[in-house]
Amino acid sequence: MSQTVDRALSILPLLAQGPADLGQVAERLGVHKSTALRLLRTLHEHGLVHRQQDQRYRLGARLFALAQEAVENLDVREIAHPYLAALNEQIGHTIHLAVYEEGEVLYIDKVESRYPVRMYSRIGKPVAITVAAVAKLLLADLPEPERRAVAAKLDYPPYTPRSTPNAAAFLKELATVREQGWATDLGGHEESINCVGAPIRGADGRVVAAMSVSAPNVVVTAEELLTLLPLVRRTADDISREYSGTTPTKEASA
Amino acid sequence: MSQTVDRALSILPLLAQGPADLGQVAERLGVHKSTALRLLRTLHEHGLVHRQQDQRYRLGARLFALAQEAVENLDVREIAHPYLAALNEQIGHTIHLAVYEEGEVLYIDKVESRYPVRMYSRIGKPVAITVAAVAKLLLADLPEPERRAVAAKLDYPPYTPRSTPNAAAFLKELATVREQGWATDLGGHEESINCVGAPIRGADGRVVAAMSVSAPNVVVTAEELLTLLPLVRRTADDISREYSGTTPTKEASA
DNA sequence: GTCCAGCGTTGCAGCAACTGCAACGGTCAT
DNA sequence: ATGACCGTTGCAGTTGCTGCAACGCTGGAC
Repeated sequence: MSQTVDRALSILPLLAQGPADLGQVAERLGVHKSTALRLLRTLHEHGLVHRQQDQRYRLGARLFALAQEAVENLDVREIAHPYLAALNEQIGHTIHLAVYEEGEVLYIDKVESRYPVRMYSRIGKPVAITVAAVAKLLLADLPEPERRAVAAKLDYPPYTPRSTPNAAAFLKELATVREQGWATDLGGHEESINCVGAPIRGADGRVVAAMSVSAPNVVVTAEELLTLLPLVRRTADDISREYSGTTPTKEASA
Repeated sequence: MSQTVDRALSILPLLAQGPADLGQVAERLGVHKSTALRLLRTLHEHGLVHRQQDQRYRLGARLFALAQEAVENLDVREIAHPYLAALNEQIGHTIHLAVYEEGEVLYIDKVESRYPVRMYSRIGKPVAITVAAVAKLLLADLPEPERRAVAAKLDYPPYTPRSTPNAAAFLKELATVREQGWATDLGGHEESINCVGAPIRGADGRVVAAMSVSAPNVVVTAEELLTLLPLVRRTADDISREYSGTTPTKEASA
């Protein structure tokens, strides 16, 4: 929409392919050298472009700083909440959002069920890490050594007969979860409660958070809950898209 | 130099601090709303800016992709990483790699005590330039006039009582560092954290990057950390050798 | 040592593109 | 239902961007 800015920004992906000198930039932009020079100078002043000793231009380090700062100020919870609320509006069950931090999995958001029966959980409270669907999702994406280290250090309390019994079983479960891209907890924490969950990913593809839908047996059976899985996964993907800043331009978003 | 582009680029650091709506952007830019809108639209078309559901703007995925590509073009990082990982394996502490660019010192790689972290963790963050060991190493090697200019322009925040107090002290410290070929930060940034660092040099002998090992007092004392210095220097020298020996660059374009 | 070629840089005249205004339509809260 | 607010649009004025042409510098050829 703005010609000048449009041209200037077109320089960035061009330089991303490798360093280029003024003439090359001008040619590939289809503008006069002096025009390219002025654009490059402006980019340079903002640190987005760096000039190396041989006078060629390449992408500048401030790009890192910007990306870094942006990520630090990104709040998954804030972005996810409207989606969670909408999903809750649609299906009615309790919805959780959790993150992994320093060997723990913590709930950071929760939208209560509309039904009278509620499960006990609290925002900020550590999750039952060996059984919860969100915990499986988050741990499944850890780098292999850390995943093993965490799994080895955990206790495996037998909340119910279906609870994860030990580290070996847990790691196997994590492999399955990583493979299929979703997770469940079918009565592993409390006999009568089932959950299905899906991961939320950042721009680099890493799992930054996980969400789950929980419902007691008396309201929906495990099979019925599983029919919600596509919806849950789609919601998680929507959140991922929003979180990572992927722009769905020109594409009909399903 | 180019007003339009200058304004457009000024939006980026503004949005890095957090999402903002059209009115806020226009106000902080000092332009009319319609002008800000056109700039934001252009940034949006290039994917640098993302519009979230509440219509506010934040930085977009393309920026992260560009930052990623830019960091991959820094071949020091690729060469150094295996060495950093190996050293981390051996001594366990956190290891940083940093470069100097345009008056700033930036971390471009980091190996955590426990596991390797990719781009979006801490990397890209500007270093506490007046106290960090890597910053001293990089600035110590600048040509004299530039070194003085940079030192004069810096702030000298008193993070701790041991922080570098002013430009004169800083320049003196840089002279020492240049002389001895290594640097430390003993509680100058955070009371309980010490670092030792060494320079990585290119074929021409100039410092192209710097690495450091950091550890909290509670784990190792400053004296113990200093016993690692020969190891750190040897690693840095190994990296320097490989970096200056290979020289695969400069021919990669077209 | 001289000349030529190539590149980055600068000042300027012309005008294309950007700016800001004012008015419109939508949403939300009162 | 009403009003306030925000994003959006079309337009006239003119700002500031564009491309030209000329200059200085560097490096290579002879």
